[in-house]
Amino acid sequence: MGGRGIGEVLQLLQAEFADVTISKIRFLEAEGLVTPARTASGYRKFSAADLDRLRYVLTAQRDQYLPLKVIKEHLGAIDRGLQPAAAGPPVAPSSLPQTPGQPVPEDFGATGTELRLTRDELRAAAGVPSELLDELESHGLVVASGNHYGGDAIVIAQVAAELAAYGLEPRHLRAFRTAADREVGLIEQVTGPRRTEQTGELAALTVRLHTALVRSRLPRS
Amino acid sequence: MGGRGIGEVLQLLQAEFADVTISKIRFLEAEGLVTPARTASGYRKFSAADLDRLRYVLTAQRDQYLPLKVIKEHLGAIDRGLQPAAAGPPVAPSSLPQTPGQPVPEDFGATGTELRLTRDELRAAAGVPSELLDELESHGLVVASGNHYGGDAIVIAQVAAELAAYGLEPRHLRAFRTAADREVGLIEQVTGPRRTEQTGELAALTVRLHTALVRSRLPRS
DNA sequence: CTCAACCCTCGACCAGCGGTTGAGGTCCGT
DNA sequence: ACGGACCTCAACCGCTGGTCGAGGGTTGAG
Repeated sequence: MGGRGIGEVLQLLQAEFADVTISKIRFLEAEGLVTPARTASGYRKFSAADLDRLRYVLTAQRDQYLPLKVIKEHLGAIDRGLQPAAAGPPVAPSSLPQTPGQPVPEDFGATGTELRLTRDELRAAAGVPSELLDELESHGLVVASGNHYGGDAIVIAQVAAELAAYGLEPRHLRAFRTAADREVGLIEQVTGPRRTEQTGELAALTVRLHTALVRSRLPRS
Repeated sequence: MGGRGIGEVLQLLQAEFADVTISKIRFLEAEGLVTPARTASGYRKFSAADLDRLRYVLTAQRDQYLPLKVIKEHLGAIDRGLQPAAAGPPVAPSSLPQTPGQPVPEDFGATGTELRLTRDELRAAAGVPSELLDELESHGLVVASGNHYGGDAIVIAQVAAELAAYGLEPRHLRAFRTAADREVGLIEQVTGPRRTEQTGELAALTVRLHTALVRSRLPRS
């Protein structure tokens, strides 16, 4: 109930972030990125929320190379109820609503305003040729609902383009679609077909599982 | 069509990037981010493509806080055939940066010293009961090589424990194992069975694809 | 030919970021 | 009352991303 000591926190985080240390956690507090409670005698006590904050910081650092100064601003924005408004890649004059700067890789929370892109906007935002989009659609990797696409389609298209450079074309990626469908199906089995509080949490967990599994099966150096 | 001298380049870029200097441009060359041609007497001559490259670098630095090392990798990726806008007509200076996609979300680089845990260490680190570990092993989600486990097993076990709280038990998770295996199989088809430079890059991409696909298929709020 | 403006290299130096280390001391469970 | 976990504070450190200056060629206008 009372929160965790710094040693325990270290254990928890080290599974996910190899280079975290006690001194780093203390440093992050000194920089104002977390503010754990203290016991009467001065020991830090980390709540679950503090842990989430730490995970946020470590993830942003590792995956987005953001400087602490910027991460701190994002956290501040979150605290104030805003969304981080990550300055994504500069958008061309054909300005769209906003490219989703992916605040946090594993944030599956409901985004208040879901992006709705026309096909042209999607193409421009992802910077991919129209044919690639066609192929992706024909294999069910990108789907339009009505005549617009969600923000995830940008990421999908961009990644597909990068994979194409390795010789992996959309048709090779069908299995990913299947796997994702099954995964979502499993989640819906638990939470029901409507989006609930749990949906995002579960998705974050299963994606984390997936990532760890892939990593664990990769050939070792 | 001789290209521009460094002073001229400076003028052009300073309109857009306040803090660019001659020495910075030279520094970027020294770091291998641009490779301008040289005149017989050694003067640098920047082509339009070199200018685009510089703009790309400066934009990525300013707007996405990317370290030069990462920017260099992105440029390398573009050079290796991914050039939706890179080789196209240099439109607006800011149109370039959107192509390479977001930074790699997960680090799949080879870790110098791979963790080797005994079963007890794993259990302790993940904080899960032994039975869960048994089940995970029997379904192939966690595998020992020899008599030790890798660091990813910690994450796998922890996530499995959290999922169990939602009623998802190891046997429900077999599909994840299969999906991960297939994913790694695909990667190895490209890179061969040994770990190479590309292995990690590719894994990061496929995991990113997977994540985006799941997200895109989750029920909307 | 000469002069100013421009450009070159190379090595030394530097500031800030993101921590690490260690000394010296307190707190807590057994 | 002991060992291990925790505390603070100041000094130190390695890396990144440059800057600066000395010493010296190149170019082009006059």
